[in-house]
Amino acid sequence: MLDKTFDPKTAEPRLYAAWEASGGFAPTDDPAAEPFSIVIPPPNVTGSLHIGHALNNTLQDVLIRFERMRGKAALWLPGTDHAGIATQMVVERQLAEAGNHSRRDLGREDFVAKVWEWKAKSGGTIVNQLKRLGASCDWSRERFTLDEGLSAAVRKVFVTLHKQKLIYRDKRLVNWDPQFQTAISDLEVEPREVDGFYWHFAYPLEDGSGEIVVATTRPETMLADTAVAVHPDDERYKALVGRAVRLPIVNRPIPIIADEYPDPEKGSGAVKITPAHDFNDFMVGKRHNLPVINIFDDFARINDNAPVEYRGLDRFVARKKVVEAFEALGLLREIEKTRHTVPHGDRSGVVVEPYLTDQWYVAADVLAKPAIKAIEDGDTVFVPKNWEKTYFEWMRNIQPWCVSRQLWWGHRIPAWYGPDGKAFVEETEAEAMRQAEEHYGRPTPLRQDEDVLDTWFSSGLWPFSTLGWPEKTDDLARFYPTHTLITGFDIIFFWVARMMMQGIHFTGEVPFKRIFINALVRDAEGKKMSKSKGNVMDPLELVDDYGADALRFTLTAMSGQARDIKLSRQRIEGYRNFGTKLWNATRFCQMNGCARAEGFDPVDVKVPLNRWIVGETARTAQAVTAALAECGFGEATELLYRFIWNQFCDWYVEFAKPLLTGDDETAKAETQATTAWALDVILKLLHPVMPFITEELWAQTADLGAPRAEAGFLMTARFPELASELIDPTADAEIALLIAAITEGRSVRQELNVPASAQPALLVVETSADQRRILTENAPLVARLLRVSELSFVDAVPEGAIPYVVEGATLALPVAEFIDLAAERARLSKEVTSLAADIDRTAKKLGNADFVVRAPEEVVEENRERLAEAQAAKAKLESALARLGVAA
RNA sequence: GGACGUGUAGCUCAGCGGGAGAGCACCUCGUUGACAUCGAGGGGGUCACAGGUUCGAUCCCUGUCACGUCCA
Repeated sequence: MLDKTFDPKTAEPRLYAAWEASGGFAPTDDPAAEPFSIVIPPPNVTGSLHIGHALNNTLQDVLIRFERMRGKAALWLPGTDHAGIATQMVVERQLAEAGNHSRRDLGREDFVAKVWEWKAKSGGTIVNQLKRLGASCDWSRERFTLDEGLSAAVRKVFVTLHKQKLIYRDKRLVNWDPQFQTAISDLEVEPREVDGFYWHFAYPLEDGSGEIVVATTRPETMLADTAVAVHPDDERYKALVGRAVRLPIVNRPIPIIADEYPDPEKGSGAVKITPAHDFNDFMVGKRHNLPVINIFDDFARINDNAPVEYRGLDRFVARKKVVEAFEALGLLREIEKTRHTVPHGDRSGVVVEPYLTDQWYVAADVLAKPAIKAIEDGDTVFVPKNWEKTYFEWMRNIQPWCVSRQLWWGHRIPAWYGPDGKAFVEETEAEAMRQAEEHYGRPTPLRQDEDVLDTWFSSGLWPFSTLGWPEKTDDLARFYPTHTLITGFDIIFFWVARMMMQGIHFTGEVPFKRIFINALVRDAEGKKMSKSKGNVMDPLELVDDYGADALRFTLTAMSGQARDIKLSRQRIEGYRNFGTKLWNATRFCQMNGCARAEGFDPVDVKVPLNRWIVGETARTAQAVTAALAECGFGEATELLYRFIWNQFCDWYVEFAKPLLTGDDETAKAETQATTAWALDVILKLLHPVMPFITEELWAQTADLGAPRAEAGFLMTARFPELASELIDPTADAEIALLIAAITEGRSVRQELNVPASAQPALLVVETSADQRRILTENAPLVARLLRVSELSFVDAVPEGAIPYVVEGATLALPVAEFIDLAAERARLSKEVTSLAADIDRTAKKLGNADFVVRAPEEVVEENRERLAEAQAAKAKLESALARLGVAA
């Protein structure tokens, strides 16, 4: 006998361990099985599971379990990302806390060793957390982006792209993070709106004949100004173009130039030009051949290109000093408050500087072209489709991708430099040495590039590097291209786009056929969860409180596309209750001898009730299968919830009770067998979403009756495929009538406050022959659920009985003694009014010649029926009302 | 400024051309051995607004307003 409730705390770890030990997470090696593969979006090795991961991984697991049960060779390949900056940050912080050396003191080799040490100790956190969710990843294939195999793939890709001239070294402005002293890509820059000032500075004309006022939010950069620009059409300044101002403090003459860039409407219309420290100014500088003067060092402190008194100052200290100097010189014209966007590093949170450095770039525009075409041609589809617009937008305007980082943790760039700075880009140092010897005519010592690659460079190879590429492995042949990628929209650019570009370029095939973009999880107020807001919901805590299945069901149900998910505990609790409901239904079946029958075939079932549930089960199985195949996660959970709770538990089990306890042994046996069959189907259908509780019930019911055709875990059982022939419209109609008769009768009872203990008869007054038969055959059932003593067939509604109309049939409850006549009159009047309104509308519609002519025949017919039915019901209730009037 | 999305019951959301649905919350009733993590019943909505297309619009089109996100 089952316990009263499911205990996730003890069952989940036990079941997961059993699954894992069974080897069932690995794809079947049946060569006939169609491959279905998913690669996990590798979480940062530093990560711990947040609710976004929980959603993303739940959906992947639902899908992979579903396809596995459908008999496919289902591979969910897990792994983690070395996460360059994030990981380096964690270990550096630990070093600082331990109070010893900085990474520079430690030296590169020792520091990297420390990071590996950290990874060995703490890197597995998130993996274990995924297991608590029930993630059925094939852990035997787990990968890490810094694995030797993946590193080889990275080197191969870098070298190949270099030889194809798609990777090159260039000196240009990059986004420089002064905290980490590294370049970062455009995507890693986060614009933040902040309060600031426009300082209006007067620059005196060189000949002393006047001044020109420029406004800036960054006074310190004036130390690197090399021009003042005005718009060529700006009448105010036409005469000044070509002349010069003397840059205060620096005391350097700089030209006044005309360029389209300044907006005459803004400020004074004149702008200072600092090519080394502003992206726009850099372009202006290029157009006018202006000198580029860099005044910062790697820490964004003022360097020796500035006047002595500024050297070594932090940029913000220098800013203050510059403003003070202008004030002292009498050249500060105005300070204007403003709100403006300032670029910040997404990891460091500090203000990022445009900074002139040598970096490695990928010619992303070239790689983007086939990646755009693949989506245009439908080789890969976005679900929901709208996201392709975001993708196109980005891809069609793609900029060169800066891939070098001045970090130590990551894939070291496979470039070696000779004494003259010539670069040898090869997969191994030995090969580089060989090339160098050939080039220089003698063995020459080389120095490897100090930098590492952007983390996304290696994650961009993930779908094929994890399968063994560049080796021609069996896995690669079998599982590439992968089938579905499930990820958040926030990394479409970072990751999805790059996998598309690199995947197509190196394998000639798209990396996945379908990209499902899942929603973003927010708190109950719709706010983005963040630690600083204190509104984070820890998925592990939720698993502790409600069990993994409840959380999974909630996330799956709310995964609605193109929408944010607002998660609340109440909702999770509701789905926990749903699990309990199923648990108890199973318990009921167990108590009532519902055991699998040898050779049971649902098509042979005779009792209408059983035929009905068989049909509903088939309908549900088909609909759930269709939904999951299309990533319709919300739809699938909705179908399951309704079917299991509202059909199976609320009606089927209730209807089955009299049969299960009755004397008709044939009907009883059939009902027991049907129930057991339906329950097995239910467990299978629900398993992808709620794997634990279903697996537990599967095990607990294993010994009930005939052994199952499939031994072993539910996880690897076959997903139901039920034919439409199992649906019997006649049985459906019968049950529908019974349900309506009961529901309406209950409504009458409650509205009129008939005591629950009262057991009147149910009078069947006017019915079709069929309805009469159905009601007769199911009299005990109706009696039980409507709490009436019996069904009796009469010719007219007797005095004091309360009639109600169901599908054209008139039924009545003789409950006059219990009820308040006024309440009954009110009930009937309300009913009549609503029917009258309905009749009015329908009649009007049918009176419209255009409608009758142009609307489809079945819609017109439906309205005719509706009208007739409503008119009949209204007439019956009106006569009841009339009688009531007399009685009163 | 551009792109995308969203405005449906008190709350969270389904539905997306033929009389608006669910869960939660609320009110009433209920200890009939599966389940009170439950059962039964009920109240509650000019489907943001304004036009248009259509026999018919919550659903399609246009515009407006509000909110959100991303990109400049």
